[in-house]
Amino acid sequence: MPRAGLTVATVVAAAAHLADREGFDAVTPAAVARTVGVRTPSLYAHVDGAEDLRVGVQTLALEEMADAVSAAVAGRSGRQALQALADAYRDYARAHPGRYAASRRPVDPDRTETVAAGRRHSALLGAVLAGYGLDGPDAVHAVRLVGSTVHGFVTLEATGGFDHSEPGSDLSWTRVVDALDLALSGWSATSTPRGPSSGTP
Amino acid sequence: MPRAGLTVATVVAAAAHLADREGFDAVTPAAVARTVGVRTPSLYAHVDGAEDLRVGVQTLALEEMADAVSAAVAGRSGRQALQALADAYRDYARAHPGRYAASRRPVDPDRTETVAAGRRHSALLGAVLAGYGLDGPDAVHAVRLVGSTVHGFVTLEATGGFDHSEPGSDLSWTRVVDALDLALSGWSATSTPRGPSSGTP
DNA sequence: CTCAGTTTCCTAATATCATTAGGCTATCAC
DNA sequence: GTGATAGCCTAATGATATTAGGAAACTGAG
Repeated sequence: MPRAGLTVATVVAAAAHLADREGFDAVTPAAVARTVGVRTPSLYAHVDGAEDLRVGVQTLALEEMADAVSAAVAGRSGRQALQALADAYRDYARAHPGRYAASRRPVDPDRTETVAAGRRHSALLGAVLAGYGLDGPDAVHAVRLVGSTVHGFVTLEATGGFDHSEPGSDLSWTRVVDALDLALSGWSATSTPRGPSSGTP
Repeated sequence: MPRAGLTVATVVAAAAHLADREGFDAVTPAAVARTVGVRTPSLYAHVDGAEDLRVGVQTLALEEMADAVSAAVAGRSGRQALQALADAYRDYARAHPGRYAASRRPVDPDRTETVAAGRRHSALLGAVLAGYGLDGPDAVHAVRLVGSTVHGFVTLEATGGFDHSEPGSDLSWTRVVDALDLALSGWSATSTPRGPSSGTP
């Protein structure tokens, strides 16, 4: 009997495709085994079980997204960088809805690979915000604002939260990024309110 | 053998408690049956199956949240109303993480009850935004911005996205609501850019 | 080329779940 | 009381996750 020639990467890739095609909840050992043409128990030579399979897809998605975002923001700064970053996330979610859903799960702190991939995202966002002159605690708040808004919008859009009503979500998206740009531009003004004559004590 | 005296409401309430205690994924017919002291097939007299059970929790959560938000924004307007609305969502998510997770699922358009509960939220948010002088397409964009940001933040916070690093998320939360208030206050300025002399054509 | 070792894949077995079918009985309308 | 209804049960089916153990395909040393 010829071997299927599976590897961890093959299996996780198959799981990722399945997630995009039928939803992340469809990623089960049985379903993945079917798509790669193997009996369910055979998967356990490559993956540790259902949870491990899902974490694999999550990690793959986080790494692919980090790559995409990294390429998108390269050579840009300020508003251009923000737009590129936000678009990269949105584009990825639309191209790979199942993987994107996987990336939104809580990160298991014991999975160093997943944690590392997650950190890449914070770092990328932090770098973009540095272009707005933000650092220190302000930067942390700003990272949370942008992360919440971008992922909140993308998730809502992906799960059909904006039913095909007018106006289209493309328009809303530019308005949302506009609003973020505005908030970031005026950030220090709102954080350290000081009158015209009262400098830092 | 005495009867357990279950009703649809009892079963869904038990499922909701279970969701908050062990996570929404733990809401299964078998697990709920255990908590109410009944054999699994007996649940099918009250609910239609696993999916129906989950939709029940989702609908309950949407209704409870709409009640909470409605009470919170009553008698307030503008920034006060926005803060009250956002806090109501955040407080609910922290008090009932499993139910909140349930509320974030895509709404099945065939479930009229769930759809109706969902509409209450849009309506509440729309009413708050009316206090900022927003209506028409602008209001739709603004609803999407606020919805994305609030739910994005609350979800990230609930799923441990902001690991216990400094500064605390409470601080970030006020900054986020600040940013939203700012964006909404200046909304029409960014949407309909017109010079001092150029009126609507 | 041969052969031992490792790895991949298999079948078999166990436990849990969701779901349906059919029977018994508590409870309620009369 | 007496039916009728509805709530609960056991039994049965089919699917899943997971473990155990065996056989065959690759690998590399001699």
